[in-house]
Amino acid sequence: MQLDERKYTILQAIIRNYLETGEPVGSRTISKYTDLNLSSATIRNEMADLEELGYILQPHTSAGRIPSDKGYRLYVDKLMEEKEREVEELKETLLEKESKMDHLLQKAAKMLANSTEYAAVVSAPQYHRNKLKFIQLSRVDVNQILAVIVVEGNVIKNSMLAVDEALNDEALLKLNILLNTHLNGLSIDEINLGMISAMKQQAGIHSDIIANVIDAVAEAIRADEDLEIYTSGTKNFFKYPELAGNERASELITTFEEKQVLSELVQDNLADENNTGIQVYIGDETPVQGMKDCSIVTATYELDEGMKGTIGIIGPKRMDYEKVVRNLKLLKRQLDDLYRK
Amino acid sequence: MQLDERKYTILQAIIRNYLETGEPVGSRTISKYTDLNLSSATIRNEMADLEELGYILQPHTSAGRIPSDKGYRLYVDKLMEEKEREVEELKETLLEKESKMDHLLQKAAKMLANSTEYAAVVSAPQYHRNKLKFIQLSRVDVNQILAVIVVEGNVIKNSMLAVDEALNDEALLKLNILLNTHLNGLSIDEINLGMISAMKQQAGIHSDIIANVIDAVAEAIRADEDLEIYTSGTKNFFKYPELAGNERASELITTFEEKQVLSELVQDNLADENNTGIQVYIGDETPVQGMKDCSIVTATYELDEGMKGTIGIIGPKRMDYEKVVRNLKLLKRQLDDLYRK
DNA sequence: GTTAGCACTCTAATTGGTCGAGTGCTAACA
DNA sequence: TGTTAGCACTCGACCAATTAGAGTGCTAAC
Repeated sequence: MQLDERKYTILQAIIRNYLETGEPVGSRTISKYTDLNLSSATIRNEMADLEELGYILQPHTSAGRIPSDKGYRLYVDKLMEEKEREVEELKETLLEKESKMDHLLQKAAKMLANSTEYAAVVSAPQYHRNKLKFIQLSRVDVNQILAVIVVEGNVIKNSMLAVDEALNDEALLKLNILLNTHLNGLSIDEINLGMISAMKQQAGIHSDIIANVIDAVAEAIRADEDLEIYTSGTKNFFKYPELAGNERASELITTFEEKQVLSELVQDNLADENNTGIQVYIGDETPVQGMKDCSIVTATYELDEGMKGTIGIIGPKRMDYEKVVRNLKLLKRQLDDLYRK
Repeated sequence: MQLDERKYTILQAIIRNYLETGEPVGSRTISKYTDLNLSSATIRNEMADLEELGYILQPHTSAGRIPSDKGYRLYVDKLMEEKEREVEELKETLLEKESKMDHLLQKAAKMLANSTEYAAVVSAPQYHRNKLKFIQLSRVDVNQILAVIVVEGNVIKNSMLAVDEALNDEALLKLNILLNTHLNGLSIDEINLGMISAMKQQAGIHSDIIANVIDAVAEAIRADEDLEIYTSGTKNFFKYPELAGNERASELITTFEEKQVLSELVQDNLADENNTGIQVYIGDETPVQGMKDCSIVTATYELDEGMKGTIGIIGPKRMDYEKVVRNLKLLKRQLDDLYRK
């Protein structure tokens, strides 16, 4: 059996209706809803076919039909129309570069959650090809030295080092020169043990400090290991009865609280190289455990060359995909533009 | 009417029982539960008195009694016994100083939530009497300067400054000396406009840089304005039917997500100077909006001289206060000791 | 191919009845 | 005077039966 034009129309009508109401849709509703001018009986026949093909389901014998995951998938891929209507959502702009990145991203998540009425997640951009840009040791105290390490992309890492030995300004200057001449411009792969021991030798009695600094450098470069993730709109889960049950809600909220679980999403999203911009996961397709009853829509933004992050929405499978995609695209554009003016 | 010894005993028995079961307690239960050897009829008379005095409530005519806020308060103040039994909770220790403070505190919150089975909140320590310790400007790039500002307590703030003018090493060194000689050791109140303009004058053509650095300094010193708060165990709200209702849970979770609302708690806790260590808020007493149906127990910890933070537990009014207090004290001690060995 | 009609199914909501826990009150007892 | 036994009463929880309504599948007719 094939999907003809009419079946498409009917499936679309069923899904549209279900997205709005959240109730199973009956044949009579569709008979009136569409302009096909077909009786409910005919629709019933078509519905039986659509069910056989796996696009819709019947929760119980005497109920209407609801879309299956396969049905949603078809809808998202083929049937969904992106209305180019004037958007009223997200009209409040991310006013300006917030002084702190974390504030900016937290605010972005909040906006997304507010305008879509689903839960939102935003990941901080991940830096790739991290190279060392600059190292500076300064004396803060008699026995404390501050190491400042700047990595490509202007990620800054500070580290306090305790020193036992007396260390005069001259020695400190020498160490600074030593470190910068050897390490600047190098990536983590390029800093090898030979280089380190050479530096230690040149540093003489201060080789301990070199070792400590190297540790701090290593940590700074692999700083992206703990990916920062911001969430907002947890309460929106409660707006959709299919997610608001106690066990279900508890599971969702735990997943959302343990933000690191969401990093799967980010990985998945960033891995997809020929990414058209928007990714949709429906039900079981989700890479995140414990969100099998949800749909997730994500997009990638790029703050600066190579600094890519993910924004996403998590909601019920019957989410308003058009609205969500629209909002994600809008926010993505705002973030993309932010540092590129 | 006064509370005599017997009424105390009965009230205590009622509350104990209610804490365990969460069900209204009837007179017959108490008659058997206590070793007073009184019939249920006598208990009923006493209960009527206790109700008249406002210590217990009757949810409906033919149900047992539950403690009122006033009853809980009496219990916490007078009737609760701190058992010095061997504690099995919190036995897993905060292994070591985590490299990052935020990890440490997040972990502390998680431990607290896990061992108590309530929701936990931990605030980062607030620094008081912040004085400037050290400033360092370094050239990172042709047109970028990095300002590193170290404040008493070794809080470090980085700020990237764009510079238009050519700035040679010598000029940079002079600026560094200028800044450090003027500002080191000063608190925010001591840095006045006269001092700033004097420095600007001495900086000559580089006065813009001074202005930028001053801004960064100001921001670093009042960094405690956005108080960092860590939470864990949101899902525990679902374990207690009286909090798990959809509207109630939604409200609680929103409050918990908007962490800043919880700062009221921290303020309240730190403000109390002659704080014996533990503070208990029951029901309406809470300083946090939207948690009127909960009880909150907080404690203050002190990582280092003057670096005070708050740890707390939020749960149903019928929480196990003894266990909560025990766990808070334990964690408090662990945090107190952490940097004091 | 489409439609009207009908019997059938299943859920949700309503109703009525029973059970049991718990109370308040009274009268009797020590 | 304090304590207790007894009893009538209240109220929620639970269960079963009933009803109403929505929706289906199938058949026969157009």
